[in-house]
Amino acid sequence: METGAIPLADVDGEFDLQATVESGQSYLWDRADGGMYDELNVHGGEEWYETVVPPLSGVTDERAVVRVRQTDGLLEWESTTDAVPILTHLLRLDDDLDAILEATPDDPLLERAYAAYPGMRLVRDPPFACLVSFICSAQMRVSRIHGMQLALAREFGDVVEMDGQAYHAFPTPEQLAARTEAELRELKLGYRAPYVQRTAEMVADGEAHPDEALGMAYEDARESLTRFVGVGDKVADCVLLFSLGYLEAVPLDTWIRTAIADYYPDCEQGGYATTSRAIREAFGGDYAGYTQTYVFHYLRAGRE
DNA sequence: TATCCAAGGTAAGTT
DNA sequence: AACTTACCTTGGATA
Repeated sequence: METGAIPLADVDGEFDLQATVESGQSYLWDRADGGMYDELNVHGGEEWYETVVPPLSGVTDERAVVRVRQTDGLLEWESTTDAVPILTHLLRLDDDLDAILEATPDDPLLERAYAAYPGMRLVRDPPFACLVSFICSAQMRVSRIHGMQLALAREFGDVVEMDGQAYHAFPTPEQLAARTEAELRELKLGYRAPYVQRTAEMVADGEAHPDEALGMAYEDARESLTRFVGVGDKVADCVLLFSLGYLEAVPLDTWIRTAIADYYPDCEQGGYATTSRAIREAFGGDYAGYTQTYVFHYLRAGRE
């Protein structure tokens, strides 16, 4: 096991581990004390969070176990390999958060949302796991989406050991494609079960891969992702924003649609694409996805 | 304790 | 292209 610490003084802008990992963007981390989504802002990120990272091109050649916690000014980590490039990638420590805030429009709601969780960053989840996570997110509560991903890893993923402890990797496309719809329904995926199975099959067979969207113009990339079963415009936007680095993507979920109705009625157009373009401008254009995630977390976790 | 309802939507069928 | 409807499951609200 390797250990280390990233001084947060080296990061451009603030960082809040708990807000980043428990804000409903990533469902691939688990809190070691089992208290995910409880008592937000009580532990402040000091608990250990852990995940198993698949090989990521340009980041890590092999699968790695990563544990991390935030303690005054440091991001402490334990891993099977050097976790600095991995954490920098997954938690977007390379973003200049101050510059992003600077580029955000002056607007009462947006200022309240950004002020509520200073240091919250977007994530860069591994693409396939992100795709599955958000297929599972349809009409689901945040805590249950998380539970589904843990169950998929526990039942169908490889066991990886570090320091005598067993961790469960998220299943590969092949591992999920090999399961039946009934097996996935046993994990309480409900009507999402065939979506996950068929999408995994598409990736395993080489018919399509979420990475293929990379490099495409934003709206073409969104359209491309909707080829997967169970993926409409909203889920496609989530994958673009939380995995593929399209920071202009604004997933139109129930909370954002409510915010549009309450605060930006002029942005309420007919279809998804038109409304999306309008709210993207109101949320700051190139970094609109950052704003979306702050507003989502502020409205949902604040319950008002 | 029983019932009801909505949860980070999508696919398939109509008009 | 816009509008309906069905869809699994369950934690929390309401009676």
